[in-house]
Amino acid sequence: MTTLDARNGRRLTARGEKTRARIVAAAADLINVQGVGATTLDDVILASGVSKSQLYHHFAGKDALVRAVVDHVGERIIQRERDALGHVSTIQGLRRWRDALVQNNALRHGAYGCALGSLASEVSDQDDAARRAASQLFIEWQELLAGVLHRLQDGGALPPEASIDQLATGLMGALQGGYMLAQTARDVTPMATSIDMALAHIESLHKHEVGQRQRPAVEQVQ
Amino acid sequence: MTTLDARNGRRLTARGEKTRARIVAAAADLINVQGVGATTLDDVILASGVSKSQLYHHFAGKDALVRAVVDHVGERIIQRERDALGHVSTIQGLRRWRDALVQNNALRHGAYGCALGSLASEVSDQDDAARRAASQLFIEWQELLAGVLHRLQDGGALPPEASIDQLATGLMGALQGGYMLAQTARDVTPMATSIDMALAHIESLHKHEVGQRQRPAVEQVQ
DNA sequence: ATAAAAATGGACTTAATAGTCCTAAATTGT
DNA sequence: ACAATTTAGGACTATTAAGTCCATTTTTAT
Repeated sequence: MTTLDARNGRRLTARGEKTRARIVAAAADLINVQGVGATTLDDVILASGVSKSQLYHHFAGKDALVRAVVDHVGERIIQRERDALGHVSTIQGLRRWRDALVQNNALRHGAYGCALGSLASEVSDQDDAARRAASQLFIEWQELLAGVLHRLQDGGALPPEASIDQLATGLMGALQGGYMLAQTARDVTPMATSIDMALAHIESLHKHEVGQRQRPAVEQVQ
Repeated sequence: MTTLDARNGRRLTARGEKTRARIVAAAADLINVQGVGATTLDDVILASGVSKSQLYHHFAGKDALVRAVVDHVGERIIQRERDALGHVSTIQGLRRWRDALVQNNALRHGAYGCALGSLASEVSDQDDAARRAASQLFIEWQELLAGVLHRLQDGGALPPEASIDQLATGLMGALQGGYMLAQTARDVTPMATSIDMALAHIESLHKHEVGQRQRPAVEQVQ
């Protein structure tokens, strides 16, 4: 049984797909730890236990492999976040989500940062296709956050006039900035603090809304 | 007249220092645009108009040069931010600071991100000395932000119990995360939105403190 | 079962990049 | 002014990494 490879229209057997996946997974791990620039194809070959011609059979070159790694890392994160956020509809749930991310990052003392963020930062000014893919993945991720915020709004925990998309962008920014500061400091604290500020802001929109709305929201000049 | 080179205790004449500075400046520019991994020493030689032996005379190797670039980039940013933030003591002043950063980043459509942030992200898991230097620079930068927040507090724009350091960390996180998202999206919007959320939070601490909850803290930007 | 197609292994080639070395020129302090 | 020292120039080497090629094995579809 063969299945069509989405990427280049070639047919791949189950075995071929498995090999391809093994290459991408190994490359993703190496790149997460070492970065794109410091990861050689020989590293990937060694780590995946695959030969060079196999690698070049599945990928046109290093760039193509890196693009596949972006997709792979993105899929993993989106799946993880869908599981973690898909049914969250309370501030408490959002705080538990934060706790899980912080705790997980604490295990490595902040090292490697966000798998998608670090990769995006390194690749964005080098490879436009990879940059676009990463950008799209951030959008998907942010949509999951926006979903939570919408449910908060529906449950009355956020005022109807709150701009969900902007809050989601702000939360993602705090998350990514926090990851980066934690990576540089080798200490999760700034990540925790950064997310907490975003969550405190989101929470505060509720607290000051309850009961008293004497005046409509005033537009602030940007 | 000779002056002691701080780095390795060797004496450098004025001419030597100029050459060294020229190398670092050229390397910093290239690295900002291309990243560390994609910048070769031949690139640096070409851009600085200096010979290879000069480069190796001043720096032990690529790692040493990168470390010098981290210092250089950091000094530039700290100086810029000291000028921009040193006397800011109002929310309006903080907003003007935000406007300048956003506008400046808009000129390149977000490309290259934060000169220090991108560098730190790429280097942090490879070179511990460079990581520490970058980490220290972020601390200095954050202290400038904390200085502003302290002045806000002294002026009554922030409540006495506000945790200045945490607010400064959150603001820095929002700034860095915003830079990164803007770099990936090639669009400043997420950077503006991210910082605005942090500023809205800081601002909201005041409004709800003085007893007059006239308007909900809704940020209306982008 | 078997021919055609796909997948694999790994040696080989080429290009690039980091780093070395030696000669020449310029600068400095006395 | 001049000897000592520093700075500059650039060819050369070694290494590393990307990418190619082809013979062999495995899988697939009939």
